[in-house]
Amino acid sequence: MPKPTRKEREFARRESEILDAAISLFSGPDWEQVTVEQIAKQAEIGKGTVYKHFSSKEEIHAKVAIEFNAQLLDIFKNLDLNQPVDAVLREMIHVSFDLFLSNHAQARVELCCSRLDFIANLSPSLQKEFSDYEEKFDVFISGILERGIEEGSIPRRPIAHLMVGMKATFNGAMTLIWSGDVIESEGMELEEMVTIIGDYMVAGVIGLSPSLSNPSKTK
Amino acid sequence: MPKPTRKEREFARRESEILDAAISLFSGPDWEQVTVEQIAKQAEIGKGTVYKHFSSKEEIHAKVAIEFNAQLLDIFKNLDLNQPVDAVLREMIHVSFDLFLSNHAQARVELCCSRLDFIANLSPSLQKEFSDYEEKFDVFISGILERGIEEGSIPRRPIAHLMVGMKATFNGAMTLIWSGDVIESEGMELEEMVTIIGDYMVAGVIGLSPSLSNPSKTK
DNA sequence: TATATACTGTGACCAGCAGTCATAAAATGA
DNA sequence: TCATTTTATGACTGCTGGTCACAGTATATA
Repeated sequence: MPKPTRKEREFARRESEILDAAISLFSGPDWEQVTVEQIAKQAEIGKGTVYKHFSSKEEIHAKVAIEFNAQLLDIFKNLDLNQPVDAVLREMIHVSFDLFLSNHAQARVELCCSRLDFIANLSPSLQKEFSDYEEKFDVFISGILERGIEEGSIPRRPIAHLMVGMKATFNGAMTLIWSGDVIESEGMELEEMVTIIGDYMVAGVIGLSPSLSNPSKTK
Repeated sequence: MPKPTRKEREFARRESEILDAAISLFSGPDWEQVTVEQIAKQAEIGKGTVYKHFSSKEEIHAKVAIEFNAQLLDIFKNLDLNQPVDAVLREMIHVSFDLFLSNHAQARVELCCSRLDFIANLSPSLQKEFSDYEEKFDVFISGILERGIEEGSIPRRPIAHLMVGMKATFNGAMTLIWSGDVIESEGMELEEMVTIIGDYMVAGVIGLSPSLSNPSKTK
């Protein structure tokens, strides 16, 4: 029953054309000030047409972010899980950095759109798309960590406790990289930075003592 | 020669009144959409007067951020450094979280303003204020880490390598907290979160092997 | 083919905000 | 008291996000 009429296909193509136009404009340093009219012009359509596809400028941002999440999840799914857990984590971190760095524009938008106050202003269906991806990433990483716990290479702690630090570090590191802080001022190479952060994250998770600083308040 | 005329004092007072008004408005969830007119009204002055003190809305943001940095640095200076290095780090992390959490509005603005693309659009003098604080924080933390290296509790690595992870984690963690991600969805208490992140950061730094994954590429 | 109907694209238009500036008001001082 | 400088102001400008009435086009019907 999903018979994609030619019209429907064209309509869908338009949509991705708009997104492509948007992404190409978001690549610049002032991506936050890109106007809807600029996007329309880049996509060679009228401004009003943009609003036939997206109810607001923020929805364009959101769609870009979601598309990026889809890419990242896809890459995760293709990871080789038949390795020691710490190697899997390192590889996961590595491919994430690779994607974030090679897809500058989308990744930056994604990071910006993952703020709750941004998501809260979206339509319920878009909100759901975000939380779905969030859920999927959580499930995926949880699986890895749980195996680590069973095998004894990861301390036995609530999964959320193990994950929160890694999430924080990864997002924070991307922000640092994009802000130009790291590369320019510290004279550190990107590749080097990625390795260091990877080591640090793995060390942080593995180094969490199972019950030292937080005796058993696992209420 | 710094003879603060009554006029000059009043002018300075005005400025801090504007900042106070701004901060009180920035406390809401939509702080990014607070208008200059709202700030002016809150400060009980005309909109034009605001521009006698700040050349743009972003400059207000910047000043709020800088004031916050001053507070944080001040707190750092009062830390008790006569403890084991890891305890100092933990305390530093703890007081940072405390300040960031108790001064919600300013901290959020600060984090937002530390992006390079934001700073790049400021006046040179403001840019300098930012980099000065950056420098001061770096010097302070470097001192602690260097002592740790000498004492053997911190692996001997370039200071920048040790610091970058902590910076990333801290900023990322604050973003996570503010985004509501942590508290609401994972059922984790704030205090708990702070402890976990602190443990993770210290473990991450200490757990970096001196020369394992990055043999001696310290070119 | 001719006409009716639905759908799509459009840019003129509106509302709201950042930032300016001519002018009013107040302070200073002679 | 009046002249001069300094300060405060909000009406105004320009720009941008978002709307909408209408034009143009495809599809359906007779």
